[in-house]
Amino acid sequence: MFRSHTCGELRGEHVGQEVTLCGWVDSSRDHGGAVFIDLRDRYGKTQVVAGPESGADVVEQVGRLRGEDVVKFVGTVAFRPEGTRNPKLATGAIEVRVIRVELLNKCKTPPFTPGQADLPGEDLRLKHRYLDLRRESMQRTLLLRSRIIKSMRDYFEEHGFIDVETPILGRSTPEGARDYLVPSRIHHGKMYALPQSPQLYKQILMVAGYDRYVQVARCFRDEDLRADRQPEFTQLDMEMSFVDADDVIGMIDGLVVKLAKEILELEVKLPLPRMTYDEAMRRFGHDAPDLRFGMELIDCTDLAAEAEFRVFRAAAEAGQVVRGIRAPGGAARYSRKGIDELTEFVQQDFGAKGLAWFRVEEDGKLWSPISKNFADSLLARFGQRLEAQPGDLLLLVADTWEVSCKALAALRKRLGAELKLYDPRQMHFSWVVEFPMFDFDHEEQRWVAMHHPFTAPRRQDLAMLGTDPGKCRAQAYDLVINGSEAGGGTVRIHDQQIQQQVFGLLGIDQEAARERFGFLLDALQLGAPPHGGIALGIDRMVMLFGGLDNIRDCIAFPKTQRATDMMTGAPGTVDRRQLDELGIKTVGP
RNA sequence: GGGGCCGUAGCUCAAUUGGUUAGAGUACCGGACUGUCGAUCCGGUGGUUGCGGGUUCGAGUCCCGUCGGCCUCGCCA
Repeated sequence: MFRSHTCGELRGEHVGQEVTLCGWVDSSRDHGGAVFIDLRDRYGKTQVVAGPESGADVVEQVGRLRGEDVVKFVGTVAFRPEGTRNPKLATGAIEVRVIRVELLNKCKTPPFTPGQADLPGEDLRLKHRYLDLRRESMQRTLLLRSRIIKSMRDYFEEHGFIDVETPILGRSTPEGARDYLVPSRIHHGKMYALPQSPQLYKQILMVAGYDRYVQVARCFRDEDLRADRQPEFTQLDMEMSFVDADDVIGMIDGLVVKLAKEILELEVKLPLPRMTYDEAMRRFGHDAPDLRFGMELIDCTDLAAEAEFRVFRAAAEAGQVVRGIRAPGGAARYSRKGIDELTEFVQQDFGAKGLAWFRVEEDGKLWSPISKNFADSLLARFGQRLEAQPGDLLLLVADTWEVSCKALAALRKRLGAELKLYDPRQMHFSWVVEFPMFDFDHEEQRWVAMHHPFTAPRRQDLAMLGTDPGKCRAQAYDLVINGSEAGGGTVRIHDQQIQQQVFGLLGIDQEAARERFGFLLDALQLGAPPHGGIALGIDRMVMLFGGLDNIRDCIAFPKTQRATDMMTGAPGTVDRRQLDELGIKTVGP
C-alpha cells in the first residue's frame, strides 16, 4: 500500500501522526515560501502544505506541481492555525505538513479539470470520461448506483431468489425492438441477437422449477436514443412461479420501501397507490402519470357540442373529444407569445390541430380571442367544469382521443414543471395496472401486443379474446416513479391453448411461432407453472433517485445519441480478414 | 426518417445592423510573494470562428451543404 489514509479521512484526532497520502492535485496556491495543495481522491480532499520546515527543496518540488498530477505525500497531520480552518472541507480542520513528496505521474495539461466551475461540453466529457468520472457528482452517482444494486440484490436474496445468468448471445425474436445482431463465424449468414431482455430465458427457468429468479441483466435495443434511453441498459429482472399480479406487485412494493428507506431515508406507505391504465389515460392522458401534482384532464366534449365555435362543435359531432387542463396562475406566466409557443409545441410534436385557451379574469369570467363564439352562460359552464380560478389559464384540445391524450399529457408535464406545481425533490411511487392486451396498428391493419406476445389476459377477459380483443385487459403492471416508467411486468401465459389464440390474433401462424420460439412452446407443454415477473430499469431508477435528468450521467461509459462511444470510437471498422471469416461483405457507406 | 438548439483560444463564454488588427475569465508559460483555500500582483504564449461552398466591396455574423453534440416526434416497454 502506497498510502496510510485516504484524502477524506483525516481529522483532528490524527494530529501529530505521520501519514502518507496519494491522490490527484486538485488545486494549488503558491505563495513562494509556502505552497498549498488540495490533494483529491474519491474519498475527499485534504490540504497539504509545504513550508519552511519542509525544506527549500520540497517547497520547490511542490511548487512545480500542476492540476491532475498524481502525487504521494509523506507528512505530519497538524491543526491549521486559528482562523484558517476551512468549513467547506470535511478535512478542513487539519492539514498535512509535507516531509517528502513523490511525483508518481506527471499529468499533461488536461482538456478540463474535475474541479472547474463551468462544466465542459458533454462531448468533451465523454471523450475524456476518465477525467469526467473524477468529478464529485459523477462519483456520487456511481456510488448511488452501486448502493441501489446492492440493496436490490440483498432484498431478493432475503426473499429466497436465486441469481441466474442468461445468455448474451441469443436468438432474434420478432416483435418488440430492433435487435443488435452478432454474425456467426461458424454459420455464415446466421446471426445471434443480443437480448432485449432475458424474457424468454426467465420463463424457461420457471418451467425448470427455479421458482424465484433474479438477475441484474444487461439489455440491448437498437432504437433511437433519448435523454432517458441508452442502446444498452441494465434491468433488475425477476420472475416468480405460482403467483398472480398482486404477488409480484407486493414483492416490489417491499423493495420500494427498502430502497426509499436505505437510499433516500424516506418512509413510504404501503400499498403503493394503483390506477388502471384506462383511468390513467382518462385523468392524465398518459400511462405513467406524474402524480406529484394534479392538473388533471377534464372532458368538455358535451359542452363543446353546444358551442358556436366550429372547431369545438365539429370535433364533438365527429365523435372526437374536447378536453382541457387548468394551469393555476398560468395567465400571468404565459403571454400571447408564450401561448403561441405552447400551441406550436402541441402541433409540431403531437399532431394537435390547435390549442384553444382562455384566461380567467379577476371577476371569474373567461376571456379569449375565441370567446365571442361562446354564449356567456356556456363560458361560465366551461369555467365551472374546469374549476377555473382568477389568474388561471385554461387550455383545451379538440381532437381524437389519442391526440388529446398525447398533447394534453405533454402540456401537463411541461406546465407542471414551468409553473413549479411540485417540489422536484419529492418522490412519488405508484402502479399502473390492467394494460390493454393489444394495440391496433392502423398502418399494418393488425393487432400488435402492447407488452409482448406471452402476456396473460385477465381471467375475466378471456372470453373477449375471441370477440373483442381491443377491450381485453392484460395482467400487466408498470411501476411509475415521478411520471417515469421505472419498470414493467406481466403474468405470463402458461397455457398452450391461450398462447395459440394470442399468436393467432397477432397474425403469427403456427409455423412461424414454431420457427421462432418453438422451444418456449415446447416448454409450456412440459410442466410450466403459472408465473409472472417484472423488470426494473436500473439506470432510470438511479436517475430518479439521484434527481438527474440524463441517463448518461448514471452510466460510467454511456453512448452518445447516435450510439457511439466517444472515448473508444465504437463502433469502429474491422479488418477485411475479420469480415471474410464471418462471410460478410459490406455495401456502404 | 422529421422538427429544433448549439459549434469562436486547452476550457467556459463575448463580439452592436454584415464593417478596423476576433476579446474576457480561466488554464498554460515566466516573474514576485510564508497562511491560502475561486489566493493575489506583474508580464507572456495561445485563433483555419467545426469543415466545404456561396452571396457581398467586406462574413464569426447571411444562404446552401456537410460533420459532430444535445433536445424532441416517429421508433422503443
